[in-house]
Amino acid sequence: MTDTAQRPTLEAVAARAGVSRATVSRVVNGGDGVREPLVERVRKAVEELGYVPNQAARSLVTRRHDAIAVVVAEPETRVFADPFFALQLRGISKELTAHDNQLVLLLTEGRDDHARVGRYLAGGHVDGALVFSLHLDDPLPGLIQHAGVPTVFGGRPDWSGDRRGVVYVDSDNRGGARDAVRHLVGLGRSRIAHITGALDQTSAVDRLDGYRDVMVDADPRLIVEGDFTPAGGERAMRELLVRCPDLDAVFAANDLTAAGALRVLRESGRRVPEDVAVVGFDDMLPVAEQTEPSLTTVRQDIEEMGRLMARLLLRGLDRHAVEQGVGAAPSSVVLPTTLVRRASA
Amino acid sequence: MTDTAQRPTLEAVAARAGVSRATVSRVVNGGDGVREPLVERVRKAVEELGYVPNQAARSLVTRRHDAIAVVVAEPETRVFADPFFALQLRGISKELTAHDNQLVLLLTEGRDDHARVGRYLAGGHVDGALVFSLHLDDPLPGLIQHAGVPTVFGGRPDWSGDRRGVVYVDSDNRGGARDAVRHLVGLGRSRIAHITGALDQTSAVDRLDGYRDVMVDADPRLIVEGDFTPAGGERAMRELLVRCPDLDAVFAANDLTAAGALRVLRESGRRVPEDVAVVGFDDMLPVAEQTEPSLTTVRQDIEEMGRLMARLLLRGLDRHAVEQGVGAAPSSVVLPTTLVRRASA
DNA sequence: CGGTGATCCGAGAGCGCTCTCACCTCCGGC
DNA sequence: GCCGGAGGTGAGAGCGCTCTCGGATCACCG
Repeated sequence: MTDTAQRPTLEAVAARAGVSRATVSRVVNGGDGVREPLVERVRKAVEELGYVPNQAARSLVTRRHDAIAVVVAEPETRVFADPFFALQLRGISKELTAHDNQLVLLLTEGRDDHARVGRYLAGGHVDGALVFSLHLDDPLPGLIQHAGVPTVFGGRPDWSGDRRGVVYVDSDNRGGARDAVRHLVGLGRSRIAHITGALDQTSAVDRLDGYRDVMVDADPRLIVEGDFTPAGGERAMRELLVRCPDLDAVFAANDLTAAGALRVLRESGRRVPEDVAVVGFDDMLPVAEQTEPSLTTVRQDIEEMGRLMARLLLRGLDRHAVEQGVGAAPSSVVLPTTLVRRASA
Repeated sequence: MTDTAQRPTLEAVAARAGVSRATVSRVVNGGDGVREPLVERVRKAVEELGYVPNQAARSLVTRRHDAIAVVVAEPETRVFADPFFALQLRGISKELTAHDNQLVLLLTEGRDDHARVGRYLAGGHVDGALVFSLHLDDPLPGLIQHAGVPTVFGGRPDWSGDRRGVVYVDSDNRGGARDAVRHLVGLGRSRIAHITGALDQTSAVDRLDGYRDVMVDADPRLIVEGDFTPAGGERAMRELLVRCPDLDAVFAANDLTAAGALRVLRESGRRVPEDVAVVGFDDMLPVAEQTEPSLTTVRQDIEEMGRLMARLLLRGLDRHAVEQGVGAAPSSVVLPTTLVRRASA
């Protein structure tokens, strides 16, 4: 824990190279319009002094920070129990570093944190924000709109406010759900149940809609609300077995739910997939591959989602910088999903 | 994606309140030494104009950023397959926001990224760094020492360089491993095998040492190298069954490894825990609770580790600011582990 | 050989803030 | 009633950088 010695400034480099500050600045920022011998001299001086630009001073005048906030609004600990979030973060990180941007992470716990985040974003510390807010009635999107920070959402936000300019990246939850259920139908199943996710999240709602698209007039008793957790899956599965003992398939809203359901099915003596076929969602590897039997599920490319979010945001910022309204504003993207067949269906 | 209007400056607030910039600055930074009526006037002006201090300008003069870098150096994707990292991050985040610090996340992929991180840290963009570098021969600790940024490590770094002032927070891997193996001994097991983690990480080495502490002259064939993954666990378990068919217990270096081992044991017809007792490490919930049977394992308080890292760093920075050498430098902390008994042993 | 661009470089003005220092109160003590 | 001091406030310098703009330099053409 030692301090760095006084760091060299532009001035110092300029002195050493025998040029003006302006010239050093030009070289440091790309070197356009400076003749080769001078460029060389400056580079050498920079090297020798170990000069690193002071970002604060630079931001002060350019009003850019080359930093993006990633806001993860998850009151539940759920995000932390699965690699979903980490993978997305990784995609984001890759894309941001490729464009020399820093990643400022804001995790919020509970409602009171929202104000803090809003203040931070409004404070102009970052050039833009990537926000994960998958809950209905989340105040965050509103706060952000108010803060006036360019933003891309992860997952379709539920939002009653002004929808103009709202950009998001999402998986095709509805389509994926349809594929899952159609697969079960294709296996000859007809009493197909659905354990939903937490219905305060758009992804859960969309997956339910996808299920309904295929099971047009499904027995309503075949639908039970879960909460994306294994425990919820167990509870829901138990209820289903009571309600509809004749069911022959289950589409669970995610893999953790499916894992819980599988356990209850096993306890009840049903064979999977012979008696009851099971399909999950997410393809959360450590879970989907570990279940008994291994889980047929719907895969989404999570890392790509993250990367895409970052790309969209940065592109938007560029456009922003060049001139407002040049070219089309970036628009939302919905990524396709694929069914991964394993043993459970 | 709209721009904020021109943001108000200190100057503007000062004008509105009819005071000088200096006074506004004083009020904004705590208001000491300013008389009440003035404080009130300034507060009102701040409110009305929606003034938010420009962090860049402030940093430029104070040389503080109120930002901490979190460096996650993990060439493998392993970190992302478990909630370990996310939990730690959460602990860190809580502690940092409690002290009004931002969290800048730096994820590195592969060796080339190290230079980038080193440059960033040396660039004085952050006040300190929290670094996860659990690999032997990692160049990162050296780079960081060189960058001269106050740093706390997550997990004991393996480091041949100057150890002075190296602060880390770690779990008691060795002690936890001892507890696990002792537990197995207590169950009357004597042919206790160990599937190690990736031995290029200090945690794996420490856990192996703990195993050896108890199994003083263990049959060397009972130790097989794994890599912290389920696949590695399967492979190692298969080998163990060939080498030592008489084994009656397995201590796996982590829960994922244990999950793989469990599967192979089941395939081979061994009953767990009757024939072979199994203990894992980490208490990675979605894994440990989902296995068949549920896993007895060693729990570490991961979130607390994160929080502690942040606290140690911030404390160090304070001391730094006040005056070098006042009070004891923060020193490393090793957190205790606890054995969680479930069904597998 | 003078004129005319084009090109390259430097001087200097800020960006918005903090912080030192001088000044200006206003109080109490002699 | 005057003076010393404490406490409150403002003026102004400066943090390290970018960027505009004017001046110097050079090539090239008529």
